[in-house]
Amino acid sequence: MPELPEVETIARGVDARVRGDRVVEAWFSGEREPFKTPPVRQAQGLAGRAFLSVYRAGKHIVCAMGPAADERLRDGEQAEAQWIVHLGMTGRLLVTTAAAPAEKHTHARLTLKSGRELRFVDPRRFGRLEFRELQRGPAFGAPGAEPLEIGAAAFAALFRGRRTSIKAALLNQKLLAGVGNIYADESLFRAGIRPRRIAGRLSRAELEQLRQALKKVLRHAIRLGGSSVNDYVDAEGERGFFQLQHFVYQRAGEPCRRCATPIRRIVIAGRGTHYCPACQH
DNA sequence: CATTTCACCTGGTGGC
DNA sequence: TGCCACCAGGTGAAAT
Repeated sequence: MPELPEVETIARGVDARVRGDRVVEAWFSGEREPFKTPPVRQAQGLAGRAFLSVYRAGKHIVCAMGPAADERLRDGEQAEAQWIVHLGMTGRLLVTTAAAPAEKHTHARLTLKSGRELRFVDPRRFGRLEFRELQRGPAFGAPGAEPLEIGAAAFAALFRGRRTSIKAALLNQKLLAGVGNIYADESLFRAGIRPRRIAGRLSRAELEQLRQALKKVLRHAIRLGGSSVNDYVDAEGERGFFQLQHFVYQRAGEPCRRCATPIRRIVIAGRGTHYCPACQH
């Protein structure tokens, strides 16, 4: 479900609601998935800790957790641990009241001192939950570059010599972190590049067009609260509006918004891929 | 190493 | 209404 704009929206919403709050108790379902760290260790590690901040890294949501003992939080407190949430395709991270009935497929419930609850719900269980103690190991870092921060030269270097399609390369999280199927298709349309083009054969000018298009699309989508294609909602349960701005994604057969040519759907890297045969070359 | 394919899951949709 | 095939925004392991 969620790509960079949706994850960013959720992370901001959760941050606004839980920053400075403290975990009273953490409950995890007994299911084998979606735990990257055994649920017992997550529950023990989280108990008593305060949220220093919540932010996005690639498609991951990182909760920076403070010490468990101190009652008072100081500004600029160093994180001692991280709770890392990946939403997979159908994951949702919700802030509710403790009394709100838990919906089906709730895998984690963090009851907070304020009386709120932070819940992780994921029907397909493609999401992952991980807990890291920073004294015992490295902090989490997304593998690829942030598309909103990368410069022209570094962006071009990512694709140099690649023999795979530009669409597949955009989806590769080790290159760029946070781009998924929707925003790969939408940015390729806006850059006028066909998704099957070989990444390593794009000109420097085309790559720069793509970088700019990607930034524009991602920023615009963040402003609109992400794309609600199926069931995506933010931390408050609100839908996003960027789906109304899609030029190609899930518009197969419909007329291109620029030239009225029917949008085509093909499969690349096993993913539905949408483009305009007239506008993209 | 780079690239491709497939399995992992549940739920919604559209055809019959 | 019911049944079934098919599709879905992601990833990582296995195969090539």
